Amino acid sequence: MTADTTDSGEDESLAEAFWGVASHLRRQTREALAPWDITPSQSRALGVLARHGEVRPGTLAEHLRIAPRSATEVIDDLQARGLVERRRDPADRRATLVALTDEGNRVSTAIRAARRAEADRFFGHLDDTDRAELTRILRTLRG
Amino acid sequence: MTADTTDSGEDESLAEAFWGVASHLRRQTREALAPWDITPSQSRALGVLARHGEVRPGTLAEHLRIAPRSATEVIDDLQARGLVERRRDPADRRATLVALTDEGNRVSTAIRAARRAEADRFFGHLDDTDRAELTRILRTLRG
DNA sequence: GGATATGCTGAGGTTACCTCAACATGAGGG
DNA sequence: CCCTCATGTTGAGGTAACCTCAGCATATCC
Repeated sequence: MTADTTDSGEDESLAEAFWGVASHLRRQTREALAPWDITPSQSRALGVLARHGEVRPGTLAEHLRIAPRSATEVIDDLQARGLVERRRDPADRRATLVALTDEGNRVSTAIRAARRAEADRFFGHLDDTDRAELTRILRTLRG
Repeated sequence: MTADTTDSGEDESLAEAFWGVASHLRRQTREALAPWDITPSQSRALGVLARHGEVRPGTLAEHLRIAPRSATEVIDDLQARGLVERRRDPADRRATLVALTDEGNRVSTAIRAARRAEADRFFGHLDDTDRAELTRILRTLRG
């Protein structure tokens, strides 16, 4: 019976093709993250912290494009896992600074590597020329 | 300060670029759907119904890749808006058939057109050659 | 030094999913 | 024919990741 028709469209427009690839990539990325049992949001937060060092919850929220209150939650989760810690901001006693713990640093590095490996594998199906083309076209699309 | 750094990565790998474009496209699509105040899931369901005619909730769930129970919910919502109706399946009295109402048909057609227009606009920033290239590359990526 | 803005978080809501179990019906075997 | 087992849908209730709004502490500015 009809088997594999997983519907994302039929006329195979560019948009459909794009989303097809997107969902492939998303699935693979999710699987690559599985060993750490970490949500995409958490992993993005770790990335921000790895790149920016200690930041305030509000700043983190901006980077993640979520409400400040929601950042608090992500931080709570990461803190519960011992991956980040909260410090007082010496410059403003209302504020808090969030920073990676040593463990957080290790995990964040490992995740980054895994993610990159996964992406390389994914886009590795293309030859160098096509990768360059794709990069260029995507850049154009983003305006 | 720091303004616009909305973080999706820094080293601009292909994956980052890809997701950048994806989020652009998603936002535009969402906006295109706004006039109908319909969720992406609901719009996908309408699409399936437009394409397949009447289907059972379970079948719809497969197409949408969600649990059967969740399809029930989507159907409930669409039914509440008068866009679909439930009929008894004459072939199996356990089952139900879901079909678009006239209004559902109108809306579904309108949405399809709007979505396509939006996508055309989005990918219209590319010339014909690039669109063909992109199509080919995406097809390769999906394997 | 008092009004007003800012930073974080508690309380509680929403959305879009999920699982599990109940219930009705269908289908095959003895 | 009856009994067991599979199937289709849905009620009940749960969860994850968001949200808004209000409250409190602190900062800033007139």
